[in-house]
Amino acid sequence: MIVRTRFAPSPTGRPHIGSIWLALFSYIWAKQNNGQFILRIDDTDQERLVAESEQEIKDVLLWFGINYDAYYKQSERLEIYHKHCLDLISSGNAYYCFCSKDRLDSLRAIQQNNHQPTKYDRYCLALADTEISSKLNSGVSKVVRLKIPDDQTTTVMDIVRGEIVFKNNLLDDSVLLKSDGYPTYHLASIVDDHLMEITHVIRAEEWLSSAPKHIILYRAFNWEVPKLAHLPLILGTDRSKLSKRHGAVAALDFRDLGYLKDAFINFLVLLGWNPKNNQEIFSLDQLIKEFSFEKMNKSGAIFDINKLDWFNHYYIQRLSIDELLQESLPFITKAKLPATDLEFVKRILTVIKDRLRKLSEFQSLANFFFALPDYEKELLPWKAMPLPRVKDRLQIILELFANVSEEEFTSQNLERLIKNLISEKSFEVGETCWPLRVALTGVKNSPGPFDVAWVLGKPETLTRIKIAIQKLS
RNA sequence: GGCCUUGUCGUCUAGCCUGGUCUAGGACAUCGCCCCUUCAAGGCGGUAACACGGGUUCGAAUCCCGUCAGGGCCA
Repeated sequence: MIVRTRFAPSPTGRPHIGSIWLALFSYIWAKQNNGQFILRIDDTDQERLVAESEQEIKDVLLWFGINYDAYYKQSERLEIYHKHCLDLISSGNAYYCFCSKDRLDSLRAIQQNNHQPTKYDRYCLALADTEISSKLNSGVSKVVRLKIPDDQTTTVMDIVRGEIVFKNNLLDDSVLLKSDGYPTYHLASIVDDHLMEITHVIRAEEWLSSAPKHIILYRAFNWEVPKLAHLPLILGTDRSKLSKRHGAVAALDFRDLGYLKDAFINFLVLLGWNPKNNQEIFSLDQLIKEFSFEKMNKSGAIFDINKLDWFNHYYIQRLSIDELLQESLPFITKAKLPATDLEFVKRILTVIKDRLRKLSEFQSLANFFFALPDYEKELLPWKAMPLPRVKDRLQIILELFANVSEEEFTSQNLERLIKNLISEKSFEVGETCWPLRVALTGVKNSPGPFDVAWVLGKPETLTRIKIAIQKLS
């Protein structure tokens, strides 16, 4: 039997980290078994529908390079759910319920007061057939409820958690079909998972408590129960389920912040899965080879952006300059920097690469290459160095650099030149290098002066030194 | 409140099944030092955890019981 997994997000907002994290494992498991991965849009909650949501779900998958073998949308399958719901009613596993919201509310209030479990009291289960058909004909608002069997217990077999036993008398007769004609998650996902031949349902732990109802549904239909894997939740720093109030949780935000997809995937997967050795760096392909549910953790992991940054820095360092350029281009465009000369940009990337943690940092790390900031002349001296001496040093360097040909204007050459100068004249290193660096960058922190000079090229380097000298005059 | 579930450094985790090799290993973060013209990067080193209480055992992070704490779902 071919393994089929599905990613079944509800398009109720921007797809977030926890959701895509689940998708990753579903995909990995399917691919490990040469199986199929299905995208299903679970859009049966019409009230919470967000229009752009579906496209963004696809965009995240696209970013990750995850292809899906089939695509479904639940709102286009309403008839299927209705038909199966009717089947359930005729087999006695489900029933119509016409109870008003008021009655349900007061029922709940009474139960709560008596410290009883709050669940539907099956009032409508006792309705006579004639009564049911007359209510049906009269068009009063109705739902369909699952009839939980009176068995003692229902056992959920979970791949990562083992056997979990639930007492049936504590289970509520959940609504299967809502009054607006849309199915609930319980009905729609069970019908679809069966019809789509899903072999492994990989979903979040929050569904664990409704798992027994799902098993009861499969049995009511006389269908085989797929393998269930309830994965732990991704947590915010306060250990509660990650949500919008924890800040940036939309998966695509991380793309836009300049995280590499490989770094992001690597980081994400290690939240909850671990190879049980010290290896931390994994490509998607390696993950597909090495993943196993036995190595899945049962407890929720806190999303720690520090570690993500570290992974991203690691992956950036391993990119060639050409690859880095390709990845950086969107961010350079967004920063509105006049980066028309790609060779120039590549030089910049060469010298700032090791301090790049996120691609979006290009802007703050590199803007002085494009335009010299207007800095105060007080920034030029090294420590308590007198201004005339600063000017003197820059003058000497200017003459020295002016004599270097354009093709010899490299970082190494310039460094050698300055180091020679320093030892010949017994200058202090700081008093020579710092003013040069400030003259070229105009900022407090930057790459070294020789790297910057090489990036800038001879004419611009000389120009900037002259500007500094002018400031000191 | 009921049901379910989880519990090793601040964080991600290894070890737990198959007790001793654990004075609990790795990584991120943090701190210190080195390098050094700045900031990074890099190198080296440090601080830091078995939730608690019983029990079983010669011996428990590992097995059993209880407690506590966190989380999820329903309300």
